[in-house]
Amino acid sequence: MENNNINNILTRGVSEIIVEKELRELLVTGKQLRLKMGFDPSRSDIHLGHAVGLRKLREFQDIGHKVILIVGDWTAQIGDPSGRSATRQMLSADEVRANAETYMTQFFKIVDRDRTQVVWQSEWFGDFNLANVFDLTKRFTVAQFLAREDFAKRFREQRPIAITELLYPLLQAYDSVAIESDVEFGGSDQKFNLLVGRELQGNMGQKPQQCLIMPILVGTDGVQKMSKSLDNYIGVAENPNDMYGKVMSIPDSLITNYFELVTDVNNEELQDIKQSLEQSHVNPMDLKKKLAHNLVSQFNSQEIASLAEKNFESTVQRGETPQDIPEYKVSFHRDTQIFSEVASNQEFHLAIKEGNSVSVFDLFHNIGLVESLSEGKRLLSQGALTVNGEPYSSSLIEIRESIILGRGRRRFIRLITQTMD
RNA sequence: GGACGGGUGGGUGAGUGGUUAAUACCACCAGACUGUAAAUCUGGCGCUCGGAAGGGCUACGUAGGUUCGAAUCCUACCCCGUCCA
Repeated sequence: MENNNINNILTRGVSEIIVEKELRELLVTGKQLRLKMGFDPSRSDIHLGHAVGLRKLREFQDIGHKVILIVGDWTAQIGDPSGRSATRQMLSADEVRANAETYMTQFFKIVDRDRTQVVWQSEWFGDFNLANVFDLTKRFTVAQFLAREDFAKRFREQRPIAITELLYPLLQAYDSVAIESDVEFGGSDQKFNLLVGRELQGNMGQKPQQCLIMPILVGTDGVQKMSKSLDNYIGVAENPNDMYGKVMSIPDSLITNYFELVTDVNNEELQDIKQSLEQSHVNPMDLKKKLAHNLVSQFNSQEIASLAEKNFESTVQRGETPQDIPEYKVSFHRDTQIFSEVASNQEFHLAIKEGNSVSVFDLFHNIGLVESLSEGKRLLSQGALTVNGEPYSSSLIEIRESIILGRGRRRFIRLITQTMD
């Protein structure tokens, strides 16, 4: 039974283990392993792509091991070159702290806080000097680093590689030494970094860590890896309705994959899902609803998941106007004939045109449903602007009472009128 | 330090004096269809004035200049890449 469990932990949602034999041996010694996990406080939101790894950490915690969470306050300043290059601006200490806070709140939705120790990179890099840097850099060669796909590709394509970027894997590797990591977790795009850690540890007289490499979760676009900058992500702290909706928008081809990597459905069930999809025994939409429900309840609760499902059925499947629309309070001054926002800090004034009407474009623009007057005009001519659910086509609108303004199918604002003086 | 090539709209990438608000593709925003899937079709995609026709303004690394007119020519500067040292 115990063995079975370990087998499952080491296979499901795992793409490669280096070195599997050694890791298995470690696991049967009964020693509490130190599981390394690091994050850059340059980003603070955790999405399902990260969840794949965090869930794996949790599984290890559940059999008694301990997570060492490293706040990468130094590496954040370089930026992980994995993937693509980017100009990286320095973050202030306050921003770093705030990001770390947010991150951890989300992190502990998945990982067990009681079996986690949080450390900051500055604890060891804080008083690093040039001699330490030399000591680190002399252990590796340029050729080793150019072997890495990211670098090799950029080098081949004659695109820039900053020297600090070469330092990134080294710093991450040194983290392993600093915390005496037993196992490091990462997506397959992290393989190189994990291996450098392994090598450095061996080099500096420690037992090299084991590397547990997981597949990369594909984003909602169905093509690229899930990432915030590609805007194809599903955040674990997202509004439940949005989360549910985003899950529903993933391509059918990803359904099994998501069930496997980010839910607890057991292996038999997983097989069933796979089969019924292949044999078209089921409408993929129904499976996706199940998936969406599962995910929303994982990060919220059953009840909230059911509400999100109801919301989805009503607003998307039946096209009804949603209930929880952002509200915008306006007051109508009869004497001066202007509208102005009173609830928030923003204030706007709309000129009264003919009768008691104001320009639809001005109105939509001021409440933020369209980005410019030009865009408003375009959308209006395409029938995308709605008032109380009906397409609107006039360029003037008279507001007597509270109404719901819509832009497209998903963006609404409730205008609440308050009559003053 | 030298030689050469390059910097265009969110991305890739055309364009070498007016017909260029700037080809094409991707992304994106809407509409149709629909299962917020895939595929497909349609419209749109700088700001602004106008009901529209049409007009104005801003934009092709930065700053100047030549010209009736510049993304396109000239000068300086900044940035990037390759090669030589």
